[in-house]
Amino acid sequence: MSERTSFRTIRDEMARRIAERRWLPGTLIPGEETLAREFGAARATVNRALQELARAGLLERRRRAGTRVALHPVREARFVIPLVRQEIEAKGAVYQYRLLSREEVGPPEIIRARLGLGGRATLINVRCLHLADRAPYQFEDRWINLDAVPSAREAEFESMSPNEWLVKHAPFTDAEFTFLAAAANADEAALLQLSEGAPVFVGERITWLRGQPITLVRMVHPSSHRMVTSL
Amino acid sequence: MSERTSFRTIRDEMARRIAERRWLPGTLIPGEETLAREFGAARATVNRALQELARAGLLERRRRAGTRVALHPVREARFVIPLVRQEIEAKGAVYQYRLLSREEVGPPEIIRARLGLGGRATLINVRCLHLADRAPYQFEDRWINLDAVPSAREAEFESMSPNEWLVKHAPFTDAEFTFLAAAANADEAALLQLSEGAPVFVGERITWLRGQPITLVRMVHPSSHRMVTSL
DNA sequence: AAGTGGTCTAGACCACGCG
DNA sequence: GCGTGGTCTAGACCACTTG
Repeated sequence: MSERTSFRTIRDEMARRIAERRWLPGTLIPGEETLAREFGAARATVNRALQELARAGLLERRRRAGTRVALHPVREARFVIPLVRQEIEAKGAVYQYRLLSREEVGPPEIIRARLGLGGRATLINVRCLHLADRAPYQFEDRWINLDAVPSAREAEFESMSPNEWLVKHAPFTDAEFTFLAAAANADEAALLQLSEGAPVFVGERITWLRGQPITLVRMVHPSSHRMVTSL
Repeated sequence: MSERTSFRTIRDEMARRIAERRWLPGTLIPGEETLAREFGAARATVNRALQELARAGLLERRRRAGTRVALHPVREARFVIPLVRQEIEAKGAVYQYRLLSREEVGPPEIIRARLGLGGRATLINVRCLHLADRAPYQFEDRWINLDAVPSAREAEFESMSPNEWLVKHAPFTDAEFTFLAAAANADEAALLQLSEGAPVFVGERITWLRGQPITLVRMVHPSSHRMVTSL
């Protein structure tokens, strides 16, 4: 209501100038000081607006060089990564969890390499299934680094999924996500009630606690799965 | 070097307290005023650190109620969405573009519905291929709303891809992305040199200019494609 | 060397939402 | 109502780059 000069107002006005091509791609826009005077706001306020637009990819800013309208709006998309359980319950479906196997094994070469672990590392492999309204929703194949999370040796994962257990017991500081399409192998096909070779949507996540790898998880969905965002 | 009290320092210290479980999930943490005194910083500085952690999903903040450590770190991932050309050139590969077809057609029901358009809307359909080092990289199937971008009627798209043309001529304010896995149809399989039914990674994007739909594009990649982010 | 963005401070007022 | 976060201001100094 009060329409006080807000960083939102300023941000949106500048976005409009870019959208309406009053500020053309590649050109320099006025400096913060000038804009602050124009909008009748403090420089810090203008700065906040400019920073948001820069993070959105609409502007490129460099010290001394000034701020210019991005030539190619390399925009970013933000995806929310919830727990499977929440994802399913948010759809209004009934969530179920089924443990398939839990083994303490010597690390396969590929997994070791992905996690950057030496040969003596011990890992737990947990395979499980998440269901929505009794239909298979996600097959989870997870590796947990026992050196990083020794208490995982005592966890059974029979009623609580490794995902939720880890949230409670093993904090992380860094994560990397990968998304890809693949063909279901025999195992995955059977579990997800697909035919072998059917396309599946795969998400992989590795998490670290200050450089030490915690867990690697592969999450396999039927191809009906969609990951949506709006910017 | 100078290790002045920076919002980064404060942010990282607070992230550490959460990771090390000195601040437990679900509990209230001290107020901004208190933290500012503790860190010897201004409240605005602490505020910025707290806001970043909240946006990352580690904290939940509510007026009057205070700030608490999130129970379920519903974290978000940010993906950069570049132009295909940039994506390919960033890999050090040679980019090539090939126009397959360009038709002004009455809108198919499905496309109209996706864009929320009435029956009289006219669209251009452009199909093209993006290659990296002479190998098919992405098949693009695009619909452009001529009511929103009338000048597209004159565009040939023979040497410039619709993507780049639109960047230059049709600004947008909103976008929605969807990612999914699918089986290649005969068309896609032939173009991407895959066998029919092979899994493909599909990205779809719709863009609007202040509510008016501009374009809908379907981008199909071979299953070797990976979309990676780190948080 | 100088100009531009990056950040910090101290103080202030506002707005939301719990009690 | 009132305490907490949300934002704004005015001023200052710093850091990075480019000419």
